[in-house]
Amino acid sequence: MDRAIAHLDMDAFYVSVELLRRPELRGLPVVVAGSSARAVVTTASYEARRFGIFSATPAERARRLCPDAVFLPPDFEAYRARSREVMETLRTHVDQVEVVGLDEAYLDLTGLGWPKAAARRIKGAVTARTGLACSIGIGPSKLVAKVASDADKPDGFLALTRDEACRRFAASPPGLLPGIGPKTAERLAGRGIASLEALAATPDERLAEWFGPRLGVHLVRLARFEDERPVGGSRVAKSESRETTFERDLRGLPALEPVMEQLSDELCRRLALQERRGRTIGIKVRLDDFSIHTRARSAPVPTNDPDEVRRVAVELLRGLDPSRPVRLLGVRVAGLDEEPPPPAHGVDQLEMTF
DNA sequence: TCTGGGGTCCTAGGACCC
DNA sequence: TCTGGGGTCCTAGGACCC
Repeated sequence: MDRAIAHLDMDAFYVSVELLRRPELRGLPVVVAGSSARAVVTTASYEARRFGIFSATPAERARRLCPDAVFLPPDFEAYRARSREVMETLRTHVDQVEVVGLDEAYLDLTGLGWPKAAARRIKGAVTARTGLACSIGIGPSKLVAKVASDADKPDGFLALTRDEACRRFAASPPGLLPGIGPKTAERLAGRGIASLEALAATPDERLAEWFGPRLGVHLVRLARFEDERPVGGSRVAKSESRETTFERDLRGLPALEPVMEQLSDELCRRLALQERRGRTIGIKVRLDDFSIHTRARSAPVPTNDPDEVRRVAVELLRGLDPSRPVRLLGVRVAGLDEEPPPPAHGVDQLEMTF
């Protein structure tokens, strides 16, 4: 039996949360972005998008594109609070909810009898509870559901079979699909593959030749909207990190080391709050040419001790000793030990062991 | 004035073990 | 001397997602 999967995506989520408390801004170009020189836009209202402002547009560029736009600083506490309301609402309607970030979730509606009617009810319930609009896509897989929700927003509702998805997006560029980013899209274009139709029709062997056996086969399956991934439950983070981009590039270890120590302290504070520890301590350095360099070291015993993390992070940084100006510094603790939060459901626990 | 921050997964090569 | 074959763990880089 075919599955019935829904993907719910909140419309312009951060901006929409801001508009709840600033209703007078409704209908105006509104942008949520940090204020630093190198900040980027996190969310733009649909009015602002008409000026060419989207997520990840540099904030300075956004100001030039639309000087009259209202710029608001991000308030993640508020977004997290609203997100919790959204996800609670979903869970009152559906057992199997996979949360993806603050503003997205997959729902497994298989076996509900009338999945579309259920999805309609859920959409209404989310808006009634939060005052926020969302878009829902429905399909036999996460892939179809996701693409459908993207295709019909804002305030969208679109159900597609796999065949319908293939036909509807036949002429769309491969980059439409989640999992095909700019690099892969460019490589495909270089081979003359500019549409999903063309990609779906490319023999497996050819793609395996170009992209390797795994990625090659994966790409064709995506283009045919074939996807068996289950709707997962709640996920526990495997690593945690803290990073910062400087207003102006920094040069030399004496300037960098204190920053690394502070980032380590902040990271350890967060880990300690969750009672989590990790075995692998890593650093990340982005240079002025945008190249990224990482170093990592694993220890036998997991830690979240600030002295230990600072010591290792600074040692790794000294080993790197970047000669070019540094744009970003980051520290990471990975290989986190098991379960911080109180045990959720028995089912989740069982899944974790696989 | 280009290009944030927090994550995940994959690959490839080397070390090491049996 | 001309040299296996797995399996696992680790590191570094890269692509991608929200």
